[in-house]
Amino acid sequence: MSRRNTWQDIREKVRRRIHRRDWAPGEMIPNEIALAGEFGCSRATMNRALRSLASDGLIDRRRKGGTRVALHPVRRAVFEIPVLRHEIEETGAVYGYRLVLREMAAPLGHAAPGIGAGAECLHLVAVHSGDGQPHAVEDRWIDPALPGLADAPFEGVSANEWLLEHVPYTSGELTISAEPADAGTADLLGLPQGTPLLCLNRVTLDGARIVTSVRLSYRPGHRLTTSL
Amino acid sequence: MSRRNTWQDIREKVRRRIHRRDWAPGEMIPNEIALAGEFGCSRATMNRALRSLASDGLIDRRRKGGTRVALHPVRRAVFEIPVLRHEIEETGAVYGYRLVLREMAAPLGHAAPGIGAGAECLHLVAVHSGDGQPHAVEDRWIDPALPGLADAPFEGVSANEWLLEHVPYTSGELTISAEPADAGTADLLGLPQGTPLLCLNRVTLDGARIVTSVRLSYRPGHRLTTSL
DNA sequence: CAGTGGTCTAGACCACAGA
DNA sequence: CTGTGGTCTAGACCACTGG
Repeated sequence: MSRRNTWQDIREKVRRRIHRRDWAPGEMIPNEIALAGEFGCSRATMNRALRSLASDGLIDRRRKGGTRVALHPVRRAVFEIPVLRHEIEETGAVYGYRLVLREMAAPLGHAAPGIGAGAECLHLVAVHSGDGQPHAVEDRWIDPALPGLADAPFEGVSANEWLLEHVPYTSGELTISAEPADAGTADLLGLPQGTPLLCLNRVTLDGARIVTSVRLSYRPGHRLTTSL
Repeated sequence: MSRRNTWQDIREKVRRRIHRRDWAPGEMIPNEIALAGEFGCSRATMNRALRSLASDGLIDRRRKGGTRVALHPVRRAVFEIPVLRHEIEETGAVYGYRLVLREMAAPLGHAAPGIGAGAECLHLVAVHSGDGQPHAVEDRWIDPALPGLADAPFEGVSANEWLLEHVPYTSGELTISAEPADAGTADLLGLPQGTPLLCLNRVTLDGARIVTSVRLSYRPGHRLTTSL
């Protein structure tokens, strides 16, 4: 024997039961203590196994309400969003970064930094490239009140990387969509206007304050992949 | 006081230290026992907090090698991919499903079910709609050897839901991309050909065998969103 | 080999929400 | 009120891997 029951073993046993329909969808399954006894492990181990299944969306758990097999298993997909430079360098290409625009302006969209709608923000547009081929266009708005912003050398270093290093982590939102390339983006990527682009929009908050908002438009053919 | 130190509290304290650069990127941080003492919690709690940070990609952990602040924090984004019917019904709209095509044919793409490249598969095309408005086009290939497939009433029930209920646990791969609407899809969605669409491609495996491969093309404006 | 993280156990208290 | 899951603790053993 390699070891006693690990929580992964227990989890797979439970998973098999669910897929074998020993417990039907929507049906309540025994509580942790009972299952722990049945599987011959401690309640802590049972708990860990069940929490893992719950985070996979396979079961629903509620205090006092017990644990039920999920009626509608929600698939959760985890994507890794690497820093662009690393994403490019991993393909073996030489990374390039070119700042195209740096200005102070009032953001057009609503999901932009600053307090008032009319407040001016730092606006950056840059191109990330691999082996000279444009890979993605970064269109970013930054709260001008950010401390240390004046020292930021956005010419040579991606704003993304500078912010990652200097802005404390808070919360944010990430949105993925397909958009037609606008005139500026199309030009920077060397594409016809209207070309379908995968766009990744990230809003970063520090508390309730929007610190930065960025839209990455990837060149055609770019994909996000994950295993299920 | 509400309670003692929870692992979430501990995790946030550690997170703050990292962002405050008390520990620089790449630097090793004290081991679990030392930290547990410092934060006044048990090693188990410390472990849970650190494991959580590791799964967020903020730190790297290795047995014997210790724990280090990640050089390149990888952002992980978790998206929930609900069943289309629920996605639509949650907006308050009336869900509609219409099967457009059902045939046996040899898949064109390589990521398709069956063994040989030339094997014939069940090919389905369907439209999911909300309040009569097309929401997404489902283009699916299914391994014809799937048990019970003959009984599947794909006319009224989405293949997605039938498969979820009848195909045992599977692994797979999910890819997101932006594609121009092809002629058929554009027609079904009532759009001009070439319109940028968010496409979600899922290949489902049972062991090493491809069971089904599906491409969902969402109507323009559809977004995937997650909090960070 | 030895230090570090990974996990298990047994017992305990707590928070939440269903009855 | 009461049952269920969520979590904490203290102690232990184990697995991996760097030195």
